[in-house]
Amino acid sequence: MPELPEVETVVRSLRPLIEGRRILSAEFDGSRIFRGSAEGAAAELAGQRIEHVGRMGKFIAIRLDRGALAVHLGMTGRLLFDAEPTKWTHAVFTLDSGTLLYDDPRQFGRIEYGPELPERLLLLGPEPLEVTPQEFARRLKTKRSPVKAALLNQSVLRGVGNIYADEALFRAGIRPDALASRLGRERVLRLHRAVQEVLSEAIDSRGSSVSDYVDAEGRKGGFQASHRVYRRDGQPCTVCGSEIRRIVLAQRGTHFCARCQK
DNA sequence: GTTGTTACCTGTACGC
DNA sequence: TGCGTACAGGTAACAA
Repeated sequence: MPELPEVETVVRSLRPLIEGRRILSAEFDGSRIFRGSAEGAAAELAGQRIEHVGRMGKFIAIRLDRGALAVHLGMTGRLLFDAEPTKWTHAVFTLDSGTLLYDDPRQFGRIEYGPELPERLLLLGPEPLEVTPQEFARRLKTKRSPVKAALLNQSVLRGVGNIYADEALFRAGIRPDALASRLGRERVLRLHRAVQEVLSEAIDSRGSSVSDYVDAEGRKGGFQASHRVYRRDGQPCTVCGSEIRRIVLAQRGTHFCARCQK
């Protein structure tokens, strides 16, 4: 499931392959992946040059010379360069050199096209790797929800998903069901540091391949081997040896060590 | 205004 | 072997 480190890895692998290329044609199937008029978008996309490939939280932001594409990989979305189409290929961008495919079995992903990036992307919270401890603390202070729900809330912080929320809370020694607004200053600072650490390490490992995530060239990530709590329920805690527990919080499987996390 | 819940999706794992 | 069922979870829409 692509979160910030996985999307960042896709963007980094995509950038040298497609930046500067021109879109010759774009085709979309009739699935729910594409928002808006696929035919209109395909007509407008033809002939445009790809100026820049960037990331906003979990969104891939592709700036063109006369418009912008926003791609969200959802749970199982893949942007693949020069790959063979599958029965789950929902979009094909033929470039002047190479082909870009969008594959997505579960169809939780989205592709949007417009003259600018969608406005709601601009309303997302700050980038976790750039947010200051003060701003992070201010945002958590206003949330009367469990801290894990606050971390998953993209208007609080953009890019953290289920894996890295669990891993960051473990590193910070904070229970996922602790109330965000009640966290003391020291704990908030620890969490801020933990979020940045775990995301940076995951980017260095090219993301986590838990189910089927791969980058634009089909390569898996390696950070799943470094998970300390995520999907390790029943196994011993790497720090204290007690059993990692699993609960459901914010409708998500949530993994933590009851002894290390208070 | 804020928080919580549900629908959308299908491949995979598991039990019988 | 084959079938049914639970589970995975990001976002949007809706309910409380």
